[in-house]
This record gives sequence, structure tokens and C-alpha cells, in this order.
Amino acid sequence: MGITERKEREKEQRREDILDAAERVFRDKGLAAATMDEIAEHAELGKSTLYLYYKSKEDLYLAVTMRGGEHLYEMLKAAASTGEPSVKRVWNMGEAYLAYFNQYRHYFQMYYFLENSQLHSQVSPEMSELCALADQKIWGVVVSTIQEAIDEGLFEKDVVPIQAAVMFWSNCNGLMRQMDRQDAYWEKALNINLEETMQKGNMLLMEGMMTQKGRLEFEKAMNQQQTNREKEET
Amino acid sequence: MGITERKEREKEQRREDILDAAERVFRDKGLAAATMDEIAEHAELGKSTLYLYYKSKEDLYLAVTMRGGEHLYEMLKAAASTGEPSVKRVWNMGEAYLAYFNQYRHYFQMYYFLENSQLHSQVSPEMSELCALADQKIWGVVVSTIQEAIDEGLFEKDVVPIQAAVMFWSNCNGLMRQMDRQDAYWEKALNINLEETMQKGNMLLMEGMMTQKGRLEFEKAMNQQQTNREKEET
Amino acid sequence: MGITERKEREKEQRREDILDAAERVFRDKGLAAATMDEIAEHAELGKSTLYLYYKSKEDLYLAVTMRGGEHLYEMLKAAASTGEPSVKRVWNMGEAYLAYFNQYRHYFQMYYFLENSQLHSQVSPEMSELCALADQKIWGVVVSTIQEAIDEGLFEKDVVPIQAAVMFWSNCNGLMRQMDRQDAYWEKALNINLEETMQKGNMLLMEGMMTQKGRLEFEKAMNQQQTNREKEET
Amino acid sequence: MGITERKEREKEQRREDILDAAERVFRDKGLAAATMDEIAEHAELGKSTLYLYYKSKEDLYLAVTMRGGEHLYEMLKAAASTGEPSVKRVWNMGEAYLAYFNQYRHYFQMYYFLENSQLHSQVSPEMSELCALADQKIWGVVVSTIQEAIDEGLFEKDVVPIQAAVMFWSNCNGLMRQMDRQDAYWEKALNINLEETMQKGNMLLMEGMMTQKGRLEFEKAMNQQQTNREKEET
DNA sequence: AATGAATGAGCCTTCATTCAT
DNA sequence: CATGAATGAAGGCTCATTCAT
Repeated sequence: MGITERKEREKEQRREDILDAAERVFRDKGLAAATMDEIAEHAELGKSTLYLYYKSKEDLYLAVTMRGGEHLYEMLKAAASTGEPSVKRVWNMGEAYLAYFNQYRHYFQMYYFLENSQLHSQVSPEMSELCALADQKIWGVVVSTIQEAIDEGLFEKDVVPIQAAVMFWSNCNGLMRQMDRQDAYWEKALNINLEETMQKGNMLLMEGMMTQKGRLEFEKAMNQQQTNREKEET
Repeated sequence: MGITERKEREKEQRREDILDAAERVFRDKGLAAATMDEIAEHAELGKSTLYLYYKSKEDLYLAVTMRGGEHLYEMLKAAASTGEPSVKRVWNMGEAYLAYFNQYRHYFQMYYFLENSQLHSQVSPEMSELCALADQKIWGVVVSTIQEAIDEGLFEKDVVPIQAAVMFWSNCNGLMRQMDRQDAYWEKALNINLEETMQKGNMLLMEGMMTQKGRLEFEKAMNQQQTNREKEET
Repeated sequence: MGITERKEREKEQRREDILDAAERVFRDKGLAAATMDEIAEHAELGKSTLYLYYKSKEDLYLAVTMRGGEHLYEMLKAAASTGEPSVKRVWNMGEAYLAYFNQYRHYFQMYYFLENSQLHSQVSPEMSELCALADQKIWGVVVSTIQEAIDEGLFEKDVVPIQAAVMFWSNCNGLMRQMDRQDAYWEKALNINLEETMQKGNMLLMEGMMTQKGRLEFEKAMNQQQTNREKEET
Repeated sequence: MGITERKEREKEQRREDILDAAERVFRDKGLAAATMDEIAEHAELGKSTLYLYYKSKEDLYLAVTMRGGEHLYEMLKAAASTGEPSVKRVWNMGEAYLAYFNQYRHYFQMYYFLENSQLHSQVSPEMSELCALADQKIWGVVVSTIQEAIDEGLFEKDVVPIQAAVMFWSNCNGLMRQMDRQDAYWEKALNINLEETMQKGNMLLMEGMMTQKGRLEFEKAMNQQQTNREKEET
């Protein structure tokens, strides 16, 4: 009885080990420069064992990336479940995305890379499918929170949730990309703080979407948060 | 005298030929899958000749990409020199970027890819430098137009040009990325027109930046454009 | 008691199952391209189980081939036991070989391949031994029938049975090889029927071996057969 | 002028070097066990250089085999051009084939292997084409000599040249195969000389094909040869 | 007896890059 | 200036085989 379970757990563990090793190598070298040999070495497994668990280097890359997606999902979900007004929770998700970027930057990079390469043609259909599902899950959190805001009359009725979502995403993502590549340059040479810029952008977008009531609720919630933080500090 | 010139011209021509061939191959295959052999074949040159003009495949890739940047620069410059009010010209540049995307999508893709890969470590410093300059030139057009708008009191005084620029860029870029990868999906499954979404985003950003006066000027210029277009159609 | 027997029978059955699976895979893919994985899958057994029954892929290949040899043996034996005159039965065996080729072509191919490759160095001595025995059994049928023909004065006394046998075999085998590889080419481009050619060859060989008496007997038997066939048809 | 030629010659030489190395390795190890690494080493060239001259291991194998075919062709051609009566020259060719077998046994083996494997699917079309042509050239010599014999009334009119050719070939080939694999066994255990057997077989086939006139001519030529040989010996 | 899991050894092939001419 | 030729260095992937359970 327990034996099957244990085997199962061990196998799962092995998958994780491989993912850990792969993550490390991909992070350091990128997809192209990473080698299965090196991943195997880090995983302390034979190279062929890797292929028992993942069909190809590309599949493995995607699997790592998806693990990153899982983290993002959790963080977004947490941000969307604070009990605050919906409109504030929409804002939270932008902050969460930023936190994710700061905490798991390599996942962000991997995901980013993945979006624009011929990679997908080399991935197994199964993995591709999984990936699509994970993606939808992520968008789902954002969209449903925006929907709440609309339903509660905090966002204008003519806001289209998925459209709003992609606008937020676009703003965040672009800014993060700059942060990733040349944060120092922006900070020092141009004297621009990109995180602030991102927040400013999100704010502008929200302003354009919120109703009067939404604005009040939002401001209140922001103030509340500010107060709480100050309390905590004492 | 003429001889040196002719040689010079021929050499320049050769560079262009190589770039043409490389562009074609990179567009079709992407960086990783493209081979110098194939590029040489398309250029009708010996493979080694390529190395006389470009230090590496990566350098060549960057050179092609920069040619794309040149196009973008021209299009942005044109959009910024219409004689319309500055605030309208800022808007124009968003439209120009979109036009660039539609007309030279492969450049967009190449540029995009370039941004997030370990590629840069393999590029010669000279090429890297050139690339940075080209980049600055592009940002320059946008920034200076925004500056004009501020100076003329059409954008709020607290708008920071380069910051505003990166916000516009971020919005455009993110949306274009979606268009590039899954326009059909957004259109059909989600019923979202991404071009419109991009415009909406830009509009929201502008709304947040313009002064009252700016809004009036902008609206007027938009109406004017509309009128002109209708005239043209007749 | 019954328990041991049943076990024994089950084990034998298992061997057959493996052979079935292997036969199918070898037939489709050939030795080199066939994989133990695939064979195991077809056999619905674990790959390691295969090694419980056969020491290596090559051994397994040989085992399958020998099963084919068994069929050939049976067919030759039948052809040699018709009650017809010995000289006719020698002829019959050529026909039987042809029938075997047509019915079990993949065995023919496997056997053929086996004959000329470095395969044998990778086979276990036991299997090699078995194989030699099987071979001898087959030659035995042919040789003893030829011997009969000599003893009965139907073949010349100076005919050496095993030598005659190898001559028949050589003729048949070479022709079949052509049939196997390019029957259509011979038939269409050259207008040669290879089966007929093979028979013609055998006939020439027999002519050279038979005594006058043998010729008469042979002709009589052939006519007899012809008559019988015609009867059957009515 | 001379420079191009020399280059050309050098390149040709390189091809030969590769072929030499490949021949050696294939002979020792067979196709499957041979490695491009080893061939490259023997050729004292980089492994990749091999691929400049031959598209794949299989192509290379075929190229070596064809070189063997060339030898066979030359030997057959010589045997067919002795000035003796056509019927004797047909016989000569059997002897020549045997000489070829004895002198270039590894070519025989390679050719033999080639005939029965999935190899052909992995060969480039060009090489396949070359191979087919070479084959035809070989059959051509034999066929045309047989045709001469028919035309001169030395073979029966109803003999079909290509059919006769394949019969001789079949007989020779089958016997050589036995020689190759277990000559010692036949010689010692069975007391059969396979070369003699092959000749006997060819003789039987000829007997069945020759006219009376042919037989006389043939016998005369054989005696003549015998006489010449005896003279030489003195 | 049966097998799931692991792997070591290796192989073909690809290409960017260099050099001698 | 142009290039044909050569190659070093890798890299992904396969598979027969073994072993602990």
C-alpha cells in the first residue's frame, strides 16, 4: 500500500529535482546555451534520466517556466483575496506582479523569452496544452477581479475585463522589461524610477476606468493601507 | 579619386547585400535556426566573406535589427513633423509605431527577441554601441515632442518626458506582442480588437497627462484629421 | 506435480509471446531500427522481462529467425514425403522453398540478413549452437532425399548429395533475393518472370544430375501431377 | 590554369583518402559498428570534413561499395575481352567473379550486406542513382557476352540473356556466400570444395544453354587454355 | 518471476569560425 | 578583396542493459 505511494512521491521528487537543476542552468545560461549535460550534472542524474521525465530540452524549459507561472498565480490570487474592495484588489495585482518580478526575476525572463521564439514548434503538444491552461488560469484571476469591480459599479460599465487586463499587463510588462535590462541606466542617467513609473501608468489606466464611486473606494482603501502600514511600523 | 569612392560604394553595397540576405534568413528561421551558410548562399557570397563585414552571426543579427530601427526612426520622425499641434503629434507617434509593426513585423520580432536573451554577451562592443545610439535617437524623437507639448502647456507640467515616453512605449509594445502572437485568438475567442485596445490605452495615458488646453487642442486636431480624411475619400 | 508443469507451460507461453512481439517489430523495422522497448510494449511485458528469456537483442533476433527455419523445415519435410518418386520429391523441395518465400517472406529476409553481418559475434554461444543444429536439420531433409534418388539410380552415382543440395539452394536463394528486392523491375522492365527463372535453373541442375531412368520417372511424376491438378480443377 | 586543376586533383585525392579510411573501418566493423569518428581518425581528417564529401555514413558506405563494384566491372570486362569464343568468355566471367571474391572479399561482403537492409532508405537519392547505374553497367557486360554467344549460335536461341545472367549470378553468389561464411566447414566436415561446386554449377547451367556447336567451341577453348597453362608452367 | 527506474556509453550531425591561397 | 576548404567543439538524443525491489 504505502509502497506505491512512496514510489509515487519519490518520482515526483525526482521531477522536482530535475526542475531545480534545470532552473538553475537555464537561469544562468539561457535556453540556447544551456546543455542537458550540465542540467544532468546539477541534478546528479544521468543525462538519459532527464529524458525519462521530459521529452526534450524545450519541454523542460517550458516546465520550468510553468513553475514560475504557478508562483505568479499564487501571488496574484493572494493579492486578489485580501478582503479589500475589488478596485483596490485590482491595484494589488499590479503590485503583486511587481513583487513577483523582484522575487523571481529569472522566471520573468524565461517567460519573456518564451513568448518570442520559435520555441513552441519544438515543444510536445502535451506540454503546450498544459502551458495554455496555466496561462488561462492566470488571466482568469485578473479578469474575474475586474469583473467584480464592474459589477459593484466601481469600474465603468463599458470597461471590458479582459481588455482592461491586457492593458494593465502591457504596462507592467513593458516597464519590467526596462527594469530588467537597464534599470540602472534609467535611474542614474535619466533619473527615472521605473517602479514608480509603472505604478503611475497603472494609476492612469485605473483613473480612466473607475467610476466616481470607484475612485472614492479606491482612495479610502489606499489610505487604509497606508494607515495600517504606519501602525505596523510602530 | 573616383576609384576610392567607387570602391567605397561597392563595399557599402556589399554590406547591404549581406544585410538583405541575412534579413531574409533571420526572418524565416529566427536567430538560432539561421545559419551563416544559408545567409551566404542568399547573398551569393562565400561564407567567409560575411566575416569580412560582420564579426559574428550575432553582430549581423543586430545590424539587421538596426536597419529595422532606422525605419522606425523615420516613421516616428515623419509622425512628429506634421505641423499639427504637439499633443496630436505625440498621438501620431503611437499610430506610427503601430504602422511600423504592421509593415515591418519581422523587424519588430527581431528587435523583441534581441531584448531578452543572452545575445548581448556575444555581440561586439562596437555593434553594441551603435545599437545604443540608434536607440537613443528613437527615444529622442518621442521625448522632444513630449517636451514640446509640455512647453506649450498642453501636457501637465509635472509630466516627465522620458517617463511619459516609456509609458506609451510600454503600452504599445505589450499590445503589439499580443497581436503578434495571438491576434486571432483575441479577436475570435475573446472578441477583442487589439489595435483598438492599444489606442484606448494610449488615450487613457494621454488623458492623464494633458492639460485642459491640451485636451481641446487634441480634440480639435483629431477632428481636423477626421475631416481631412473624409474629404480625401470624396 | 501439475504445478511445475503449469509453470513450465506458462514460461513457454511467455517465450512465445515475446517471440511474437519481436517478430512483428523486427519484420517492420529490421534489426537495427527495432528497439527492445518497442518489443516489450508489443509483448505487454516489462523490458527487463525480455532479458529473463533472451540474453540480448541479437539472441532474440536469432530466435525469431529460427522459428522461421522451423516453418521451412516443416514445409520441406512435407514436400519430401509425398510418396512420389524421390527425384520428383527433390524438385518438390525447390517448390516448397519458393512457397515458403512467398508465405513467410519476412523470415526469409531475416535469415538473409543474419547471414552476412557482424551479428554473430554478438550472439550467445548457446543460441549459435541451436542455430547450427536447426540448419543441419534442414539440410538433412534435402540431402537424404537426394541420397534416395542416387540409391534408386535416378540421380547419377557421382552426384554428391550435399553438393547437389547447395547448388539447388544457391540457385533458389539467389533468385529469391532478386524477387525480394526488385521483382517488379525484372517483371516489367526486363520482362523476366523470376519464379519461372528459378524453376528453369533448378531444372537445368536436375537435368545434369539425373540418369536416363531418373528423367523418365521425373517426367512421369510431373505429368501425373499435372493430371491431378487438372482433375482437381474440374 | 594549373591551379584549378591541382585543386581539383587534390579534392579528388581527398575523396579517395576518405574512401580508403572508410573501407578499412567498414571492413573491420561493419556498417553499424563503424563510427564516423574512427573513419575520420584513419583518414587523418576532422570528422566534419567527412561530411563535406559525403552526406552521411550510409552514403559513404555506398560509395565504398561502389568502388568495389568498379573493380568487379573491370575484372568482368577483362574476362569478356580475351579474344576467345564468346561461350568461353561467358565462362570466364564466372571465374572472374570468383577471383574478385577471393581478391576483394570485403567488397563482396559489403555489397552483400547492402542488398538486404533498410539501408537504402537512408541514402541520398544521388548516391542511390549512381549505384543503380553502376549495377547496370555490370550486368551489361555479362548480358552482352551472352547475347554474342546466342548470335553466334553457341547458345540456344531460346536463351534469354538477362535470365541466363541472373542464373549464373545466383549460382555463383550463393556458393560464395557459403565460402565466405563457412568454407572450412564444407571443406573439412563435408569434404566439399565449394569453388569446384560453383564451377560445377556453372557448368551444368551452360550445358543446358549451349548448342552442340557451342559445346565443341567451348571444349576446344577450355583445352586451349589448359595447354597454354601447361606451357607457361614449363 | 517480473519490472520500473536509471544510466553509461556513444553516435551522428551541425556550424560558426579560421586560414591559406 | 574574396573564398574554398577544413575543423573543433559540442550537443541532443537513443537504447541496450542492469539492478533493487
